[in-house]
Amino acid sequence: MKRTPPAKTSKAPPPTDRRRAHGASTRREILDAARRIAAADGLEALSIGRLATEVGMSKAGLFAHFGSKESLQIATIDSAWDVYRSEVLEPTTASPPGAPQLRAYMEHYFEYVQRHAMDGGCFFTAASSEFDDRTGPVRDRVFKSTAERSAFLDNVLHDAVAAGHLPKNTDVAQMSFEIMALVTGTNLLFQLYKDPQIFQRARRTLRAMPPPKRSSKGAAD
Amino acid sequence: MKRTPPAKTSKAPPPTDRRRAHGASTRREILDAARRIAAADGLEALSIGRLATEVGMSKAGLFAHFGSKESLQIATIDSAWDVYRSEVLEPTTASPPGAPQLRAYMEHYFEYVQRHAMDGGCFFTAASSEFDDRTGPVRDRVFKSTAERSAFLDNVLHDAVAAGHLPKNTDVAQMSFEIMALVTGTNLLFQLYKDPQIFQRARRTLRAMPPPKRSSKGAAD
DNA sequence: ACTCTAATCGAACGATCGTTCGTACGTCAA
DNA sequence: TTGACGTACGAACGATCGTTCGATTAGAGT
Repeated sequence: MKRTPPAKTSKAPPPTDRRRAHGASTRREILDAARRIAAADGLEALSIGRLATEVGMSKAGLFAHFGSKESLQIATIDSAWDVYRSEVLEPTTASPPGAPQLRAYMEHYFEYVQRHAMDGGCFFTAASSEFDDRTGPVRDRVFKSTAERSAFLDNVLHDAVAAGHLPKNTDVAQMSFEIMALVTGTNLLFQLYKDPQIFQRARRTLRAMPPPKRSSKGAAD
Repeated sequence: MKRTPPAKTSKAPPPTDRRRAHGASTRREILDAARRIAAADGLEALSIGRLATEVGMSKAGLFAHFGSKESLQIATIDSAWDVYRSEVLEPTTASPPGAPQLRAYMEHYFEYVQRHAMDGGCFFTAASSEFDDRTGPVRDRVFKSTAERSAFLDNVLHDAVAAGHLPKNTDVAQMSFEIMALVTGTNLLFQLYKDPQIFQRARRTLRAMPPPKRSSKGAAD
C-alpha cells in the first residue's frame, strides 16, 4: 500500500492526511490492514513491524495502540467478526425466517468468501485451522466465533422448522453440522482451487440435502 | 522419543547416543518431529532451531540435511503424504471396490484424524488452509496432495458405479465434492471441538447422502 | 596407514521478532 | 501560560530466525 513518505525533515509542515487521523480512525485503519494480513497469512504471521510498514507508521506508535501482540490479535478477530456480522449475519436476518433465510445465509456467506477470496477467504475458517490445537485467549476468542456461527445457524434451522419449511421432527443439530461442514469444506476447496463452480456444487448439495430426522435410525452405532 | 542406537557394530558404546545414526535414519527422525510440529503449529512455524532442539542436534547439522527451509517444508509434506498413504489410502484399497471401499475410506480417514488429533489432525487440511493464498513450490506441493486425494476418491466412486452400488447416472464429480467437503469440514470441526460425536454425525450424513444424478436439474443457474 | 566422504558441530552473520524507554508534538482544560 | 494527556516517534534490548563457514569427527575404500 502506498503511504505518504515519512517526511523526515523536522520542520516540514505535516499537511498529510495522517497526523490528524487521531485515535479511533488510526486504529480502524490498522485493523483494516491487520484483517487482510491475518486472513491471508495467519494470525501468527501478523507481525507488528510488517503491519506498521503497511499502514505507514512506526512499530512503537502502532504497538502503543494495543499493548501486546496478543491484544492486537484479539482486536483483529473482533474486527473480523464485525465484518462477518455486517456482511453475512445481518443481511441474512433481512430475509424472511425459515427456508428463505437458510438459502440467504448460504448465499451471503459465499459472497463473503468470494469478496475476500484474495485475502484468505473466510477469516474464521482460517483462524480455526491455525489455532485449533493451542490454548490461551486467542484460541478462546476463535472458538467463541465458531460457536456463535453455529448458534446462528441453529436458530435459522429452528425457525425453518417452526415455519413448517422443514419437518417437525428434523434433527436440527445434525442438519446444522451438515451445513457447517458443507460451507467450511466449500470455503477450503474454493480457496485452494479458486473455481467458482464449487459454489454451484454447494448450492446443489443444499438443495438435495434430506432433512435428517430425530431419533430415527442414526442413533445406534 | 527413544533413540534406539543401532549399535550394529561390536564397537564400544559411543559417548553420545547419537553420532552413529547416519544418513537416512537421522533424516527420518527429523521428519517425524517435523510432521508433528508442522501439523500442530503450521509449516511456517516449523523453525529449524526449534526442530533441532527437539531432535537433539545442532541447527547447522540439521540444516545440512535439507539445504533450505523450503526444502525442509517440502520434505515434511512428502513424509506426511507417506503417512497418509499408508494409514488411509492403502488400508482402503484392501476393502472390496465399490460401496465397502467408500465406507472404508471414510473410516480410515477418521481413524487417521483421531490418531493425530493432538498433532493437528489431518495434515493436508491444515496445510491447505495455511498455503492456499501463496505461491511457490510449497503451495504447489500442497495443491498436488489435495488433487491426489480428490482423484483417489473419484476412483473409489467410479468403482462403486461400475459395481452397481451407485446408480449408473451418478454425478461422480459432484458426489466427490460433497464427500471431500464433508470430511474436510468434519476434520476442522473435530479439531476445534474435540468431540468424537462429530464422526458419528459424518457417518450418518454419508449414509443418508442421495447420489447426485448427472445432467439432472442442477446444471442451470 | 592413508585418503576421501558424509555427518555433525560451534560460531557467527544480518534480519526480524515483540517489547521497552525516553522523548516530542498537538490539543484541550485550567 | 501552564500542565496534563493522547499520540506518535527513534533507538535500543534480547531473542530467534534462516543461512554460511570452517573445523572436527567416524567409517569406508584404497
